[in-house]
Amino acid sequence: MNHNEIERKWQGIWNDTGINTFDDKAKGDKHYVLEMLPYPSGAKLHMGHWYNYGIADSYARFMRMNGKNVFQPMGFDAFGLPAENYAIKTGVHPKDSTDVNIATMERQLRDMGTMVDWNHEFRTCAPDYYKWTQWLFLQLYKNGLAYQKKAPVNFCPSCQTVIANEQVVDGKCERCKTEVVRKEMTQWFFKITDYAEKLLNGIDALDWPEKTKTMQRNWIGKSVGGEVIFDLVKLVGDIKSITVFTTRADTLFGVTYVVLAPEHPYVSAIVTDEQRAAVDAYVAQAAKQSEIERTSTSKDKTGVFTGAYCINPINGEKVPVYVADYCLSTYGTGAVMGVAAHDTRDYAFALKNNMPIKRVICGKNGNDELPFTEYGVMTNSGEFDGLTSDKGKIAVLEKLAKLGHGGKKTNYRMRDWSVSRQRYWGAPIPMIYCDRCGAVPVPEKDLPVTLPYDVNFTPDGKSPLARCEEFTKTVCPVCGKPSRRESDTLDTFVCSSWYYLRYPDAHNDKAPFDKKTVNKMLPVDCYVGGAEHACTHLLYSRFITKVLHDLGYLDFDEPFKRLVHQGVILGPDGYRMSKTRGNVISADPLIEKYGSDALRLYLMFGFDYTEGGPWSDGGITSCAKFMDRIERLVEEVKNEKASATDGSLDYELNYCIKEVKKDIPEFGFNTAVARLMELVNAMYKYRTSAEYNPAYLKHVLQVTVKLMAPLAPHFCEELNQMLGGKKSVFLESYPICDESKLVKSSTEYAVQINSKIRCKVVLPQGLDRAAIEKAALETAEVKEVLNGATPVKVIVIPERLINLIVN
RNA sequence: GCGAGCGUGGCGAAAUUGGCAGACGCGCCGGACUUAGGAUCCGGUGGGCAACCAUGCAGGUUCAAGUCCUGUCGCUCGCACCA
Repeated sequence: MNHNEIERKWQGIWNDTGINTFDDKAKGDKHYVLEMLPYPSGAKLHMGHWYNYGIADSYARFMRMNGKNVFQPMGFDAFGLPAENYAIKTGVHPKDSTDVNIATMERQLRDMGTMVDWNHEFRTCAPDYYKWTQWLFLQLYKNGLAYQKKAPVNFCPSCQTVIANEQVVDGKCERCKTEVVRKEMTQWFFKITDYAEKLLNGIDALDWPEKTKTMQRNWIGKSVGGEVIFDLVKLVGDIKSITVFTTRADTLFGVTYVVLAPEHPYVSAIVTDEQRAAVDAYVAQAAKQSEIERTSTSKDKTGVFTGAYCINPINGEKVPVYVADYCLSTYGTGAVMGVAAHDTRDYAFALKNNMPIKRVICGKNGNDELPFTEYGVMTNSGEFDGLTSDKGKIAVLEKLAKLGHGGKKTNYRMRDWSVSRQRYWGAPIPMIYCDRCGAVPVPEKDLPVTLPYDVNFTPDGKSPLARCEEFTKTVCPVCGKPSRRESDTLDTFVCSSWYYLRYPDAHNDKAPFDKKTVNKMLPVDCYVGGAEHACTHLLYSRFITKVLHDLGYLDFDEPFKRLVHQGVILGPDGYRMSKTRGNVISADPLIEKYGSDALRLYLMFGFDYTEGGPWSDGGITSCAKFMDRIERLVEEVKNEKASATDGSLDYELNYCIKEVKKDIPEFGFNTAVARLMELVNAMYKYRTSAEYNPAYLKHVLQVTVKLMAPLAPHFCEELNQMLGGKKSVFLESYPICDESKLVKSSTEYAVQINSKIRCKVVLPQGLDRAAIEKAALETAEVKEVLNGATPVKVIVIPERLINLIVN
């Protein structure tokens, strides 16, 4: 069989007959299968794409044959930096290179033979898509969830743009690995922090990998504690007090100082004249430090006294106020209380600055090593002595609330999502700046704000659009006076935060989606993609879905019911495939040689889907061989008249059906293929047996081909036709296991003596424990191994094993 | 540092959730058919001559442990001054 030929043949037939066109009126419950949409990079599809799209497609085809009305769309995440950087290097406009890349990738995706319904395709860089991305921005703006502020942001000097917290990895830009610097800039933010609690609470009910759920929980970083207000001894203007956040109010009596972050707005105000020079120098030095230096835990705990003092509200003690960079301006109130005895950082800082260390918590078993950071019992804490940390921290906060000096408070580690990018190749932010009216949103009727084609996009830290007069010059929609457009573009994660809503109704030009349609088609039933998006795309999408739900657009508030992460296919050397390492395995030559079905089959068979692993050349040949073995059997019996009468293989066949049907929905493709191989091996054995009946083998093959169709779609279509199938195998329903064929008359038991296997005995199936024991003890085999001994205890596991305990 | 996960033949991996460890495949060995075989088909294949020994290592629970518990080593990933 020439695989390339039959693959083209069946793709043509599927295309001509429209078999993969989604029909929402078709029978069966809708089942929305989605893979993370590809970014059209210059290169062709790589092994990771095949692993993601090929195998998820087999899942989709399986669901279809099992009666679901499957919707599997595909599109392109087409805005973004790589295309723009490529343009800067080569002079090819991002739109042009993107168009070319999409054409190539789309052709390859079609060659893969997926059941994607291309009628719903879109690209996020097209005005008819980003019009609605801009619409989404306006909805957030109108509801107070998009706002502008001047704030320190992460700036990547290489990409020449701001990036979000989620896109900073180890202090470096996740894309280009350049060290990120902090920069004060006026930026647009989405108020994802407003949804911290909802995002956290929603996690529990999701059918997602636990690890990913944990990552999101940690990212949100909920921390329940309280605030404590320390009055300043000397008032400075209207600054009366410093508020700190703590999770350990039970240690409040142990406070020996208070710390402000170097960026805290009070620092320059409260500092005394004697200390000003030292403090200014310290603050200036802290500002110069990179994110990496700044957040290194092993770093010395440095800091400077401000000269100011404040009062501990719980005991009236006067404590000094320091400025130290181990206190982060971006978390809590940007100020902390220093409890040297019960916090490792405070302990180190106190030692360095010769400050008193006051123990106020006792360990339960006399542990008196400091710092003691565990929970214990309060001591040296006045009326609170004897309370456990648990109860004490609440009691202290309640007291503070009565005193008007604090109370309970919950903080989240997550920050707002910065969405402004000073780059060209993105969706323009639909805002207008007017000298009289301020920031004014573009009226929805004027959308899209079209990205101009002719722009000099060489990066210089400012948005390239700012240099484009024809773009920026406009009139204020409110007062009609000349005004200026926002020249930043949106983070591409905004484009991909809502795309799954667009597919069902992808060409709607009246709305981003039809409300009735999305509510019927979503949430996505099974979402397949890499684990690297745990705290970016997957979190943003949940946020946007919840916002649109709260605004009344959606009935559901979680986008992805079930999530599966594929593993990573490594090079044969066990390392990640990379050009520099020279270990890249390209899919194209393999497909030319073995066909796309063989590649798919190997990707299924050779790996645990969620684990991935190193590529092996031998693996794909074994799958090609397996396919040849089936084909030879089909050739041998194709002209017979199929007959189900013989029955020799009924057990093997039905066992295979049962296992494959169990494995595929769990993405257990490796074992599903193994079961099919066992069945084929059994057919070969049957073929050489005395009772070989080709007509019966044909019947078994007809079922097998259906069973395997989702895994090797073109190949099985062809075989199905050879075996007399008149219509596409995907219009057939999936084989059903006949449980009655799995009943065997007897079971082979392993017989253990003192837990060691000594012999095997065959007994009738379905006996109860007592009968099994009795029957086993009467067999010659057991009598022999017992050698006259009498068991003092007998353990029987029905249909498995018998353990005889003798002294 | 904290958290999670993983560690099984020469290799990729299975193991009905505490019940015959190594399914299935690669590789290797042997046989058949062949002028030939890197095609195909059939058989064998954890180690050890054996009793037995084997799931990173050391203990424990159990009639029974790859699976549960404790400790330990190694690898991977995530978080990392979050008060």
